[in-house]
Parts: sequence; C-alpha cells; structure tokens
Amino acid sequence: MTHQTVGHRHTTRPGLPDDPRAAVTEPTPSCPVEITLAALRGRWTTLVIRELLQGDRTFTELRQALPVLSDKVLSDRLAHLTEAGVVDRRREPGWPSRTHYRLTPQGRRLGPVLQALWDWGATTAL
Amino acid sequence: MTHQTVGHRHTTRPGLPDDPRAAVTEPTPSCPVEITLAALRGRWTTLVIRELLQGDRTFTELRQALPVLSDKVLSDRLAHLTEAGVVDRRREPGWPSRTHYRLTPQGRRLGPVLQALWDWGATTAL
DNA sequence: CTGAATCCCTGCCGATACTG
DNA sequence: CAGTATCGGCAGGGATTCAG
Repeated sequence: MTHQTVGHRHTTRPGLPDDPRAAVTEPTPSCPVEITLAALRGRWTTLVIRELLQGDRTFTELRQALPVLSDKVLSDRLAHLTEAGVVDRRREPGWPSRTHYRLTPQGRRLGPVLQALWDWGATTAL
Repeated sequence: MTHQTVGHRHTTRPGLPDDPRAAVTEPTPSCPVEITLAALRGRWTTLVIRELLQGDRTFTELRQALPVLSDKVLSDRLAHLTEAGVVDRRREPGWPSRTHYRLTPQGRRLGPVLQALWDWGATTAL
C-alpha cells in the first residue's frame, strides 16, 4: 500500500472546533490555522521540511538535495523555521564550520500535516 | 469535548509517501502538497472556506461574515476556489441577482486538512 | 447584488557579491 | 562552509470606481 488515506475522524463535525479562536472575522496571527500556515509559508519551505523529516541535515546537504534553491533563500527558510520552533540548529565548532539542522519535536509533528496536504492534493490531481 | 486530536496514523513512517512525486527537488505544481497549498493560498482563503463549511452562502452573506474583506478580494478568492474545484457557484436568475456558493464534495474534504492545520497551530501557541 | 477594471503599494524571491 | 547585504522584478492584496 503506497498511501492509504490517514484515518481522520471528520464524519460528524461540519466545521472547525468550537474554540473561541474559531470565531475570528479576519486573519489574525493568533488563529492556530494561521500559525501553521505561517510556519509553512514561502516557496521551498515544505521541501526543506521533507528533507529534514528524513533526519539530521547540514546546510550543504540541504543545498545538494535542493540544487535549484539559492543559498540566500535556504538560509531564509532555515531562519524562519528555526524561529517558528520547527527546526533546531546546531553549530559545529572547528573548521570547516558546519551547521546541522534537525526538526524539533514540534517540527516532527508537521509530518501528519504534510500528509493531510498530500492526501487532499493527491485526489484532486485525478 | 472541544477539539480532540484527530486520529492520525503517523507513528511509524518518518517521511512522506513513497510516491514518485515525493522525489521532486524543486517546487512543482504537480506535487500534491503544492496543489493543496495552492488551493489554500491567499489571505482570507481559509476563513472563506470556514464559512462555507457551515453551509451554503451568498456573496453578501460572506461579506457580512467577513466585514473587513473587500469585495474585490472576496470575488478573487471565490473565483480562485471555484477554479480549484473547491467551491460551486450557483447564479440565481431574476432580480436582485444573487449568487450562492457552496463547497463541492472535494471542498468539503478540506475540513480534515484545516483541522490538521488547526491542531498543529493550537499546540504551538502554548 | 455581484463582480470586473484600475491603480498603487508592499513583500517575496532570485541573483549577485561579499564576510566570519 | 555558512551565511549576510543589497538590489530588482514581479505578484498579491487593498481601495476605489465602474458595469451587468
């Protein structure tokens, strides 16, 4: 089985949770959905996360995995993801200097999110 | 129960499905994740979907539910969502002209996706 | 009532060049 | 090796105005 649909329980509930934050009438950074979309925002972001879902990676390894991505944007993405609490950066002392990146526990929990995005998009493409 | 975590099955698999489309090294429109993100792209989009998850809505009803959203952007979002196969538009003949919008079956399946986005963002805010 | 046309402003992203 | 600095092009989105 390649990609079975993940077992969501969405049969009954039509909308979103009856959380006060679900009542907003305009986009606000405190809305959980906005928080997640903000973390995923930007071209290349999901691909960087996909790489890190497979384990620890250095800057160069990421650059090799995504050859078209420029240094600047990769650096931007990693800084953004680090600030969002998705990625953890570990400088290696000495020379040549290396920096390892890996997902935080919170970042690893983006796996199911990407899976949900994948599942929906996979059915649309038919 | 306000919002229990949806039952994802993500314990074992570290990455994404072993689908050939998961091997891309740059953002491509054919990637299912990109497809979904493209459908959700744009400010206000998720809020419009949230409204429609609660049922059929007219243009004016949507405008009232999201007062800060301008006509132009609402129109843009609805056109975009319609083209993405998320929304179905029904013109009402006669006067005053009204247009009803509702989610397609595919659009309704975005519920779990938004739920996944919500769940992740809700844990980050702590 | 619904939505298209126009204008402007802002922020993203890519390329290039440069530092610790 | 791992970034930052700077610049330019382009698309997104808000306000306003006009049309079917």
